[in-house]
Amino acid sequence: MGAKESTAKRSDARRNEKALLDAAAAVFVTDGVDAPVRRIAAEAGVGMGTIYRHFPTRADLVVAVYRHQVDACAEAGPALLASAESPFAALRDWVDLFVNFLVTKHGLAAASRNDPDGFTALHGLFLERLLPVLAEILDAAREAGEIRAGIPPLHLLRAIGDICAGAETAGPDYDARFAIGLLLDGCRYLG
Amino acid sequence: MGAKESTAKRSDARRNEKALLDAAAAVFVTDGVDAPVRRIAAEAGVGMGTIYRHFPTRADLVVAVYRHQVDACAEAGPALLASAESPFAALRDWVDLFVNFLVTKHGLAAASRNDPDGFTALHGLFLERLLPVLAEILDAAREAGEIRAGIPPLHLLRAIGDICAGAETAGPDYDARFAIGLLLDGCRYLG
DNA sequence: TGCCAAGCGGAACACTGCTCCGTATATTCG
DNA sequence: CGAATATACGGAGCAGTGTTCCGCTTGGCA
Repeated sequence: MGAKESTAKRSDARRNEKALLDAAAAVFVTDGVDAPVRRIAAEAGVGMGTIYRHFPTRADLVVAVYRHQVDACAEAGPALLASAESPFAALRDWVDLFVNFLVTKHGLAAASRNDPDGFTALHGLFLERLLPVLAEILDAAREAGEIRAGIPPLHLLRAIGDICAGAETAGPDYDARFAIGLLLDGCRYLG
Repeated sequence: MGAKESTAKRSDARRNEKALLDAAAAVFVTDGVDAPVRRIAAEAGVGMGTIYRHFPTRADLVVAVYRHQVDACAEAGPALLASAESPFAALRDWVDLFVNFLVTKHGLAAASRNDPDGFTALHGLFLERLLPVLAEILDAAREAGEIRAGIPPLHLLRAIGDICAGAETAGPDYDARFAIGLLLDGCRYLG
């Protein structure tokens, strides 16, 4: 799958897709990922039809825009595990990376909850790319005896995402990282 | 403040307000707190103008509908603290109460982040009524040496709310209570 | 009974997401 | 090189939101 001869797209189609990605990235920065579709289309200089043809759902567009950043986060996992002092330190570092990614993209985390499509596409991306990485780090930390057993990676990942999503509309005296630190400490609690 | 002689509302106004509250409560159960305004107005048998006159923002309506339940949760705090085996057990029970409240009202937690108004009114209600209660329980647990010092009640309350909000759109194999349990265990971690 | 302010209803506006189809054009084939 | 055709484009149009505004109704009172 993914050959290049079967999908010979027209040149203008390729160009528009690129324009759309650039425009979306720019608009997302200023208006958040919930920016009106018309605005993105206008920014890219294309019509409504074009945006929906290339990205049937908003989540598809969001995924396309941020995919390489998510990939980078995923790939940083094993590296962190190798370089950090301990698996738990790697866990902390990696979570920090993830949190930084989430909070710098306005509404990214929240978008995966509001849109029913976001569940499929955006959340699917997180699950597919990030979940195995987190699972690996958690396993290492558990084997090292730094955290207790029986912590499902899915639950930790979701909780982190949810807290970041909520933090976006919180006041300045609220720091999502504190609650997330609490979550990680909870993994260390042995009862 | 809150006298009865200065606000001599007309009888139909009082009747409509009650109808609106009943209708909203019913619609919230089936359609969630994000139900269209028109639907609530129709259910109550009133016009659009009426609903906005009585409840300028959706959050005002939500607050009015759930206020007594929030009050009940707040009042349960001291009782739990007195009856539970230990302050931390009371904390667990009380959080359970709060979580049950949140997850049974579809979209209640999430509503506080989508609406800018929700921040003011609904979140304000939580902060005003629930935060002192949580603070009291946390203090007791800290004094009993069950949790560590320096845990801001606001952060814990928000994190719990955020996790519940996110859980509403999660699959069946995700349990918000697990992550919240992790959070509470994090409070117990002494380093 | 008659007055009038408080209250009501819903049309109207502005803004969304999304679809649909006539038009334009990149590509290919003779 | 020019025509044929599938591919892609644009934006008008539809449906569904929240919110406002103002002419009409009605409860309460003298």
